[in-house]
Amino acid sequence: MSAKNTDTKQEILSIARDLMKKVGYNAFSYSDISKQLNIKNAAVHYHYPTKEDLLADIVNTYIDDYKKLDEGLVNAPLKAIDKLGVFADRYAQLIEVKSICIIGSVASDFYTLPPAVRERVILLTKLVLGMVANVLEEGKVKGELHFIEDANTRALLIMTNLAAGVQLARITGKQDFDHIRNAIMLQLKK
Amino acid sequence: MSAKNTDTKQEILSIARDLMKKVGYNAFSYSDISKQLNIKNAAVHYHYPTKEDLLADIVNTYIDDYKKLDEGLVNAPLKAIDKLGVFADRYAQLIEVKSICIIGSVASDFYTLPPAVRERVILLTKLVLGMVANVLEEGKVKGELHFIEDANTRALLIMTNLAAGVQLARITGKQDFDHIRNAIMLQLKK
DNA sequence: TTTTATACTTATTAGTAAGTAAGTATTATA
DNA sequence: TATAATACTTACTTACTAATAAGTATAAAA
Repeated sequence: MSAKNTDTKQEILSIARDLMKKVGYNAFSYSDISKQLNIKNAAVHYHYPTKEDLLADIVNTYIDDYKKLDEGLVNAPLKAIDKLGVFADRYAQLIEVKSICIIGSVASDFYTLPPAVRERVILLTKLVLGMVANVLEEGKVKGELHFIEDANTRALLIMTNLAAGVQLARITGKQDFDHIRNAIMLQLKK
Repeated sequence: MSAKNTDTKQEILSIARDLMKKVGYNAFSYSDISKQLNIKNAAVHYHYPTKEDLLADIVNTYIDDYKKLDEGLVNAPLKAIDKLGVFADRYAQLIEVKSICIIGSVASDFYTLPPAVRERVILLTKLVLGMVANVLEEGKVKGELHFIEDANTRALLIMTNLAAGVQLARITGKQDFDHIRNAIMLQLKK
């Protein structure tokens, strides 16, 4: 059983994930990470030879995170509206730490990203949209949620409300996000 | 009457506006601009001493643009739904040129922007939200549009749908934006 | 106990960023 | 016609970027 020290790599990843959501791919550097960890620049390159390697790992961890969230929600003893509440809460929490969602972050920088990473971003985005659509469809079938569009379209509407909602909150304040969140929930109940 | 040559300055501004929407503030440089115009780097600095000066002018031109659009829409002999159509079309056109809206662009980079510019961004954003809210309110009063939320909240929902819609279109394709656009319009008519 | 892998540091490189100082050609003005 | 403003270019500086090569300390494996 190897006692390999993966702490530093995990911390690099964690800091990089935060920076991605706070300032975006083109606005952070390896030295931003190394300074926070009191290590040298080259130590970051030891764990992630190139910035593309780091970005790929960041996106992959979000794919893992959302797969876990998806599984968690499928099995959770919650009504559809509350599952959406869990999802919306994740966005609300982003605002507290001055962040936007990862999909909004990579979308803004999309054409400056390495093509290999773009493919993973597409996968991540479809995963999240699919997850929301599944919850919506489930809620509609059970008569818990009410909307006229098909579930995929409604998922697009909700995703864009939340993603741009946290972006807008940076500019006009958190209460605008709260209004958006409340409106989404109210529409689905009526 | 001075025949001052302002062509270069206008072209710099135009290219910079495009770059802002295509790659964002932190992903373009003065050399990206100077190369497109076949001038030297320092010539760009002649017209805009610092990148902050350039950014401020970019944001200010968008404020002007939206003020003009607002005035145009107020006086236009159009139904509220068609005024919103004009607004939504502007977003659809962004996708054709691989761009996102300026508000989404600056929101992503918000905490890396000079504070003075942030204030202008706040103004720009409130201007656009107010414009949409006015059209919505007018349509509601005239019985042309139907929605339960107050006009400001509905404006937030529509703005976020469109802003994140063009971002999402980069990742999953334009048809997702079209679905969003159609859904927004359908909701307001029913 | 020697060897090897791990996890770094030190030191450096090549490239690019924003920004500036000084010079030049052209045009407008006095 | 001399002067001054405009719109640049040339040449440069400072700072930062990602990335790499070579060295070092530590710990695990043979």
